[in-house]
Amino acid sequence: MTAYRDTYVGDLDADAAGKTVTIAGWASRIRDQGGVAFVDVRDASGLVQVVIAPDEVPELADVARNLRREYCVKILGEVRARPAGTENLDLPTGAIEIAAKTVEVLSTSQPLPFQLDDAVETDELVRLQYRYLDLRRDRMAANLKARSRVVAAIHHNLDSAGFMEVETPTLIKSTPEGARDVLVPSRHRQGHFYALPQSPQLFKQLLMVAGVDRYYQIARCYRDEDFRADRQIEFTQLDLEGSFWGQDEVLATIEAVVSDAVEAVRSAPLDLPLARMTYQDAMDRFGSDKPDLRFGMEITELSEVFAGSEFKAFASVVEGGGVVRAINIGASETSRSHLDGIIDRAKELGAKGLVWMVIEEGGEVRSPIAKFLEASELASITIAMDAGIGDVLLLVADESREASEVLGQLRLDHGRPAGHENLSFLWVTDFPVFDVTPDGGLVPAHHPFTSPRSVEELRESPETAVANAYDLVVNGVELGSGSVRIHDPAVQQEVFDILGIAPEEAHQRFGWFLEALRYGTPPHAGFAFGIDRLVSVLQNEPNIREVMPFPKTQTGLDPLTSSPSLVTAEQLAELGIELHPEVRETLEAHPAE
RNA sequence: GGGGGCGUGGUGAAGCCAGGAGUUCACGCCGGCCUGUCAAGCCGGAGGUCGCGGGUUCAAAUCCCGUCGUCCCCGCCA
Repeated sequence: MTAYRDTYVGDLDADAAGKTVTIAGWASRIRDQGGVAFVDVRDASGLVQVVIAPDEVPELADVARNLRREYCVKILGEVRARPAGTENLDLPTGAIEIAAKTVEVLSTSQPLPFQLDDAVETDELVRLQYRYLDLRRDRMAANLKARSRVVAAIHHNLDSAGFMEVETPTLIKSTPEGARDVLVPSRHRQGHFYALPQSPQLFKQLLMVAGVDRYYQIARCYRDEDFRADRQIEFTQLDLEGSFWGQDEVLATIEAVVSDAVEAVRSAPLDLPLARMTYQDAMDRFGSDKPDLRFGMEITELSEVFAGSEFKAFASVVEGGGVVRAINIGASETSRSHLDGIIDRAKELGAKGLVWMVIEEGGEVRSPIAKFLEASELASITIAMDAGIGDVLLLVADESREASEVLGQLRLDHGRPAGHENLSFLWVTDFPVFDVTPDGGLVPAHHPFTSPRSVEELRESPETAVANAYDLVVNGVELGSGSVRIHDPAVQQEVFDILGIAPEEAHQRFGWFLEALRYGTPPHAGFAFGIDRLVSVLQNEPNIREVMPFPKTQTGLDPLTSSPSLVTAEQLAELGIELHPEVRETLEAHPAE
């Protein structure tokens, strides 16, 4: 095939016996028996055992002694069946071995900073510092491969379905809405800044105006918010939009794409169509707009039981328009300290308090508030909660939204399966236009180009108005969201107005976009989902860094290249930028950082 | 912005609560032995400013304060 090899080791099996091959790869492990020696050679396709036998090839006598792990080698030899009894069933190529005739070291390796096998976990900072070595490990190589397959499946599906891939700019206009922008200073226009896109949202809508009809892009996106296991400053989305479309077309398209992507990694497609649930239903039953449906533990309404009870703390909440709700987390630890820990967690989540109940042997209810409740009230609770002996119930009294969200999180704390062996996809539909803040204020739940189900509804009762917006969820992970867009400039203007964006302000920020809508904009709708999140779930990884080749740490550092870094005074001067004195002082105090 | 975990030879961990000589274990590394191993085995060896700074103490990896880094979570993420 090339001057370096004619065979990938992963292609070798019993049928290859007798062939003379040339392979190239890395010496993964060397087992020197004093005479005969075995070298596991790894290439991108797999691993094969090479035998170095001095009694057969005398000139190789010292070769094994001078080999070290991760030396890059080229080996010519004959494939042969392993002697009976020495086959390795754990290895795909374990039926055969390569008897080396020549061994050429293409490149030596220093001792590694960490081991590439899974014998010991390695600190992630060290892994990232030597990411090029980390990526040689089976786990990471498999993740890269899975990611490539997912992306290939997406391209194949959408290309076949008539979508056009269009690139949009990555140096764009900053808009203050949403996440913090990553800014890039302009040299030609000092004091002016580009932003890196949080998503290609407005450009893809312009493409609809442009008549592209069906657009998609595997797009890099940037959001300068704090890092999490599922969030990095830069990440990748499948971005997609179609003209003369509504929600049904978007969902069907995304379902087909995701199913193909899943099949590419998990070998089986999804059962379509995927389950759907309204936002209201998800919040009421699971206390989350991204419920994990792999387990039950649904939220139960107990307001009626407490409305007239002697436990005044709860009764008064109900009287004041609040609710009492609970989950049954099943048989679990019932020690006082553990239950107190749950109370602390509930407070961290914003609950005013939490009451636990334990169903004891014999059906007695142990709880700090048991003495305030009638036997009939306790019975109502255990029946409503379907509580059996040993079960632990967690009760929260609060405003409806707060109570549900706290219980939703506690539900995850106590019920969520580890990992992602099974996949439970779900559409959440009918999102509200606004989120209501604790003090009663309204903040847009989506970008302001999302079409409301009805403009009249939006105008008359904005707090309950429903948007044509939908999210895709898998195992409690929000993969992405989309909506039917506004295509009528008059509606767009009105929505800006209701969202509290003044006409002049809207014109200043989005005038160019409103102008575009005035030229025969087709009805359109779309979606975007995170490739990193999807692949991390499919690969059963705990965070998206494991499926990104070169991710950053929680403080935005790339330990491999040490970016971000200082730049020269000249570079700053060209941009008309000067560091703030406080920043300079800090830098002088810590010159190494 | 806040809460929590972690930081000990190249890697991973134990030691810390209850202060007493850089102690231990596994892997790796170097050398020797070994002709069918496959996480090879056996023998020997090297390798550490216990993240950094300060404090308490006769004495600090261990206790206290600060700081840096990292991971998880809350906030934030239209």
